[in-house]
Amino acid sequence: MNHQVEEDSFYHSLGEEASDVDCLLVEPRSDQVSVSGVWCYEEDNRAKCIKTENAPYNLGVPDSNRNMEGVDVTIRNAFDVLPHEVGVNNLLTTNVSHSDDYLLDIGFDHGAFIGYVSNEGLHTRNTQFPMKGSFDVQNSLTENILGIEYQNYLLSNCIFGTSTNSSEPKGLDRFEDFSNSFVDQENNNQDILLPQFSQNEMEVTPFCKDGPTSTSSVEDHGGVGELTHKRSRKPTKRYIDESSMLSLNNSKKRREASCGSRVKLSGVRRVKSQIEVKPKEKMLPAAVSFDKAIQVPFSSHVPTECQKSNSPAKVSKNALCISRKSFERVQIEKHIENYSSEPEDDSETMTRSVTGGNQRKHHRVWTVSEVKKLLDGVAHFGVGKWTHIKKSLFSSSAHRTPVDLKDKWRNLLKASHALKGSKTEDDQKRSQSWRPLPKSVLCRVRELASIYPYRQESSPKISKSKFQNNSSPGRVKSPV
DNA sequence: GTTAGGG
DNA sequence: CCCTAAC
Repeated sequence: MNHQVEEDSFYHSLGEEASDVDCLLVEPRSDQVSVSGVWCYEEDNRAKCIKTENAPYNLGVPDSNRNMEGVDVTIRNAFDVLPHEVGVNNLLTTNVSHSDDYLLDIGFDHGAFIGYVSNEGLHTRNTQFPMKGSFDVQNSLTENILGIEYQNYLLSNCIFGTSTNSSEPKGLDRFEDFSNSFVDQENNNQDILLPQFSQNEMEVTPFCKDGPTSTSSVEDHGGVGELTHKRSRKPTKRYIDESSMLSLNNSKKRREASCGSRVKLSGVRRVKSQIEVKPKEKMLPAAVSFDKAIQVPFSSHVPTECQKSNSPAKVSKNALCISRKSFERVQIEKHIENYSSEPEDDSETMTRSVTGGNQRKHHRVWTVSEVKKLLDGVAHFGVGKWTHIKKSLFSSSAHRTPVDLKDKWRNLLKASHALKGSKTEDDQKRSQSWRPLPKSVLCRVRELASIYPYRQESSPKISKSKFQNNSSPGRVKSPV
């Protein structure tokens, strides 16, 4: 078959399939993987390699736009380079997979760049090249086409950085696909110079025009010395920065998505570790992050299979169940309290309290005795000394943390203010209905709040004498 | 580690 | 009760 005919059809197909070369310079996107490819000319065809060395410059350009030399003037001007080194390394173009961190989405469809030839038949598709050995591409066409930055980008991150040992399993499937696509065309297109891949050895061997057999090896190739020269180049600072920014943006988006999907229900919570941004760590897939970021209901009231369900609908359903059962538990606890004025905190009043893992802590209704203890602690140590109060008065209550004490004190303040604000007895009655606290307790709260500074700078020993020593009030939380 | 404050 | 910033 005439080589020139093949070349023309090749160009023609590219003109149909390939996109504008400007797309090569767009910013990468994370959701696609772009590829490029390597085509090697056999040494016997070195002359033809030189003859067609300008092929990549005609990508996406109709034949009419090419000049006598077959070089597209437009593209050449665009890159302002000359393909002087084409063919030296038998490297026509590159087509290599990228890691996710360095995705180069050039906005192509399948068979982008040089990768697709219809009819007569090259099909490179979006294929990863699990290459054995590295290519010396310093003089390759890549530099001429895309410039130093893009070359560094490709070199350092994907193409030739793939070492001999790194046989990524991820690329095997595509490799097989790729290889088959070539084999299919092998018999019909022996004039076309194709790379041959040995899947077992993960190596790229040139496809010989005259003897296109799978037995051709790298050693048969004249330019093997150049081809097998390894290159390892570190990513440029620019791409490190860009990739880090990309990761941060992705993580930020994931976090926002997670927060957006977060179901704000009392019975569910999100997993803290999944929310924290850890740029240095390998980011989890978005799906995993999404699943773990959803608040899951605490388990004691929920069947096990329901706990593992992460869909928002199921969470809501569980939350309803939780609310109802929490209400029941509250009723039980109130019932117990009627018989025991001091339901000791350590003995679990709920039979179904299982706290562990990432489950939300059980809601424990504050009993009047607990409130009184808290008030005593506040009177003794002062407001804000929650750890002291906890250690001295709530040491036996494992479920009352200093934060709980603080929160309860805050709620008591609100309750006292509400009681103070409600003038009529009807209001007080209504407030009492949902604030089952004795009025005396609330009055004491108000009193303490007006007396003790909220944050004592000095030693809490100062307020050892209750209700009097307010000589150094410091910052007093005004009771309003 | 503790606390305050928003949720 | 959780979460987080501030201390």
